[in-house]
Amino acid sequence: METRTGTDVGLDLDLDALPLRERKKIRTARRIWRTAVTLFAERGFDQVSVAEIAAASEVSKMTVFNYFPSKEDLVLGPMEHHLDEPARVVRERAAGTSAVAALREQFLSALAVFDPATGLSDQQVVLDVVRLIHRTPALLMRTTAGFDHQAQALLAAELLAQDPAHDELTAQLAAAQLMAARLTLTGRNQRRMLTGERAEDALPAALDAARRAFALVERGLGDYCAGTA
Amino acid sequence: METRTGTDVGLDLDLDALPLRERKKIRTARRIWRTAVTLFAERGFDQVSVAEIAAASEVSKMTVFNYFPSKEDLVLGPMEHHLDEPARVVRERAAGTSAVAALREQFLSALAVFDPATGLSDQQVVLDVVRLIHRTPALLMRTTAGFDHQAQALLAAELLAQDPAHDELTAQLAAAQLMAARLTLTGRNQRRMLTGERAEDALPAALDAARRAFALVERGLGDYCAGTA
DNA sequence: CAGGATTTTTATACCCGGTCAACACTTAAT
DNA sequence: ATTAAGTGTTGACCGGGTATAAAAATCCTG
Repeated sequence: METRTGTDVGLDLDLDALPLRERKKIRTARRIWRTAVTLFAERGFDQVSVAEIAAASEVSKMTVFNYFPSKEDLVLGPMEHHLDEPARVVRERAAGTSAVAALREQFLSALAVFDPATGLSDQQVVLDVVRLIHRTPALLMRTTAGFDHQAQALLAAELLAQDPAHDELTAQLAAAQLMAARLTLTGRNQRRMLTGERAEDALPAALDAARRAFALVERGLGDYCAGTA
Repeated sequence: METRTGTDVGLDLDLDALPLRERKKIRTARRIWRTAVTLFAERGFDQVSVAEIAAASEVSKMTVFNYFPSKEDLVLGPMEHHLDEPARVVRERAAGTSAVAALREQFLSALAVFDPATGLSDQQVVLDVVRLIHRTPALLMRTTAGFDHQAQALLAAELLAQDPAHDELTAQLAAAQLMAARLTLTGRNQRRMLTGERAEDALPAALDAARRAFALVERGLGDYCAGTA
């Protein structure tokens, strides 16, 4: 998931102190992205052609593909900057802190500030993008698989590098479980936001869920579901 | 992952006791599938066009799409039959058995018989398909995301149905972690098979890895990676 | 400010996956 | 034999994506 700001197309720095040529590029990129997201939100991802976006952006089709490698990147592009976040959190954690604790604390902090990457954001643009993703199978697939999976690979590499025992299997499993927990949590938060609930109202439950999730990863499933049911 | 037999195109039953017309359909389906996989294995997924497959199969392009909804399904189609396996295993487990134990035992059994779904199979056709999937990002993504994720959803639903406490979060998390473990294991096995190792030789290590993986899910990560490294 | 060098944009044509609609063929039943 | 149904075929078409080369905008230098 990891849906981020959504307003940053390549750059958050809109400094006008640039070679004048860069400014135009940034502006057109933003214009294209904005028209695309608007059109998508109005009529759905598959119901809007790239040619249409190009026309509405007063730009040729080629230019669109010049800025965004594919149609999907018009929606998902901005998110891909945060791929290495989990790995970075683990790398930069305080000494003596476990991997689980580091990621838990980071996630809880992110929740507290309604970071879109947690799914707990009711900003209009973010909501539009999230709704779009959940409504479009191709996008949903690419966020979970292509994206979350890459992050998992990075995390596994980081864990392996730090694991004194150099146990690859454990590193991969740990990464998989931690990312799975994150993904589950963000997914739940996003779905909740899509129902129209305000982020602040959902915060307590989200915090609780996050704590429980990481606790589960930490202590395991045990004999879950072994009841004589 | 969950790569299955690979030889079953829609039907494993090649009974000739069918309405004579069905036989032709099955035969052409198999022919198309076989030519496709062969061509893919020779030159790569993206380097073979559907038109080419159609020509080589002595069939029109439309006919190919008639049998297989998309080009990707030419490779992945046969696997989609086993989506509900994890959910079924949990549903049909012996009373008093935990979800983890049920899935662990099933996986270990599947390993012992070199079930392709475990990744531990060195059958030629299976290897071809697996190699193809790992070499083609689009295919890899769809197997992990589209496929494994659906299985996870089914498993979560099953767990929720059986969880006396009706705790949705726990069910989702448990499903996510169990599927993540499975996916990690099958991925490792597949990669190992791709190196040319014989399945029988890799069996002991695979069994050990599986036991450790499920044990980790059962007992949690604890303070993993908390060493003062 | 002129003008060439560089970069960006555009137009065009094309490939491929996938869909649609009309037609032709085979086959089974009447 | 005729019809009706189901398939396969054909050909046109759409949309995403790429390649190429021309045109336009920008930048740098004199």
